[in-house]
Amino acid sequence: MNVEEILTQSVKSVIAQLYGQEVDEKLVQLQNTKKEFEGDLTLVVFPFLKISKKKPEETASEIGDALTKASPIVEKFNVIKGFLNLTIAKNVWVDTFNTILNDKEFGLKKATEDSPLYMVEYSSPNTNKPLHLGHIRNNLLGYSLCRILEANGYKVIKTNIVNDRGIHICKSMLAWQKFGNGETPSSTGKKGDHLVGDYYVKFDKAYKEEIKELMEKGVSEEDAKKQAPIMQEAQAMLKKWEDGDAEVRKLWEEMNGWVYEGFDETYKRLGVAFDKIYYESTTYIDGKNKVNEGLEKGLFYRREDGSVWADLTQNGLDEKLLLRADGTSVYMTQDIGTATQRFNEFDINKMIYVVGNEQNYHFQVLSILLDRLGFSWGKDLVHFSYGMVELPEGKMKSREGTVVDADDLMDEMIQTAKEVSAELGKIDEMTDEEANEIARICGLGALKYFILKVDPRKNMLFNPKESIDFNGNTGPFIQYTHARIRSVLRKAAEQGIQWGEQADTSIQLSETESNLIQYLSSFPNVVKQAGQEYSPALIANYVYELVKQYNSFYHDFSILKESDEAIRGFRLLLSQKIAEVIKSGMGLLGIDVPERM
RNA sequence: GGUCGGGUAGCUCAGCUGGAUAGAGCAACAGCCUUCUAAGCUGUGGGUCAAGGGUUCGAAUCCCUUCUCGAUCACCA
Repeated sequence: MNVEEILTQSVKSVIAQLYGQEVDEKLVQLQNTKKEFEGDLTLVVFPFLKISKKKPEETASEIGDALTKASPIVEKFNVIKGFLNLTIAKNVWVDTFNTILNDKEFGLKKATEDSPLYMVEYSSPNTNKPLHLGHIRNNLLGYSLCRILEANGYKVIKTNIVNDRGIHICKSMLAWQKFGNGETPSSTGKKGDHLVGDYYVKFDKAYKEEIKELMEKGVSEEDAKKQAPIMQEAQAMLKKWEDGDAEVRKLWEEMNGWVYEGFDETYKRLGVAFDKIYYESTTYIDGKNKVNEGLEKGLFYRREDGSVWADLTQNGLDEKLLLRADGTSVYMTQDIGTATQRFNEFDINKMIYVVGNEQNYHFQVLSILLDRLGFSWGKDLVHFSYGMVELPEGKMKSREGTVVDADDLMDEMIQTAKEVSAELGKIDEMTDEEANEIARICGLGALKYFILKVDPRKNMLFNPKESIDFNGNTGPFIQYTHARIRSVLRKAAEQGIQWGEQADTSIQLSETESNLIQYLSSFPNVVKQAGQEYSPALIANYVYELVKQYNSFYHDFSILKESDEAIRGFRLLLSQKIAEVIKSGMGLLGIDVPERM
């Protein structure tokens, strides 16, 4: 039990004793005492006024009196209005700290055989263009969420569904056939996903020209879009693909292969990974079968033209198309198919889809459909819905070229990190290799933290002209504190200082130190809450606050120069543990921390 | 128009399961490096928490209305 839990029990029994009534735990509101008041924890007494039938101040004093007598951990108290500020005995904080020290996996739970299995789908790229900043947000959120769920003791399968078929893929393929002259990633030295993306853009350019020409001949815009020869060719190609045309399939496999190589590189650099990858080109068939199965069971209905629909009016929604009149699948069919494959392969307890908020409606429908089809986790599937990344000019649009490319952005961040290091004179004594590695860690740290610290629901703004900061509430700030602590610990070891594994319980802690322990002790709760709310931002904010408090301590107190050995030992242990928590906290965000920088 | 999500300092964001005088960072200004890493620390200024009403001892937080921004409501994926 931590201090807060012990205190909650004490408060309950004291109130029962004073006023002869059991109170619900929820009414015992303990919060950290605000800086401007004396004390560690504050009990809000307003909820007890009905029972005590006395004024707030009086009630608070009574409870405070009784608590100091009843609980050995409460040293003293003061009352301000309805707030009872409790000062916890300093030795309690040392004990708390020693307990934390003993816990090698502090705040992180391990999965057991019986742990629920969570499957998290994220990334979900199309194979016709490279990844951009929007995907970065998706990947970072998805990966971090997996880490957080693992830290909460769940079994987690990280999964990706690749949208590897469809008209958009045919557009790139066709443009490559027409204008490519046999270019390949190895012949051009270009990353495969970028090469394919270039042809997607070329298709669009050619398509627009054709539309323009047709319109000049007097064709309406709507008709021109349909009649444009290149579009008709793309559609013909899609038909061939569906029919299994050997030549088209071969080209498709080759070009997708290029893209996968490119994606793998980007994923690796971003530091994300998957346990299982699904491909739409195989799942859509299962989707069709599943829909037909549902049709036979009378869950869906067929219209006169042959198309298959789900009636969702009883759920307050519309009707939804599941199969076209020609029998081909739509987006929803594919997601049903993917779910089928997953369901057959894994014993899933919870399915989480990390997908942008533009698809809220889609997942609302998917949940109902999966539930109807008998997927146990369908009803409670989680759509981890996040907002768009916007540029100052507005939304990013691939076809208009207003996208921030993932690879470019990472390059820039790492480059900037290197420049910052150089300016600060940090890399003078480093090998090139080490300097590059630190630039990589810090550049990516800045990017990841920038994205993960904000509430996923919100749209966020990214201004490419103002580069992401390296000072203040940023990744490098946190990384720096870690590096600094590690440096102190290295110095201590060099000087032959031994600091043991436990803090001496006889030492007198300062307010700053006990506050640090108090804040440190809340890490497991933050991890738990982040898991319940699916919120990497909570972790980011916690680590930032911890680091800020530590920096202030670091500035005001000597560690190595402290003459009292017991206190010096404690400060070294405290620093060490905080470095560990920084590392595991940042680890939950998928951010590395360097030993020096 | 229906549904969903936003609106907090000049800018980017915390806080939202109701609690004390609404917090950080950036930007601006003023200090702190012969002492453990100054990517740091300390301070100053900056707010009608979109507006109005309600519930409550207490509202940025909950409820209602309005304004506003965005997403979505495809035989695109």
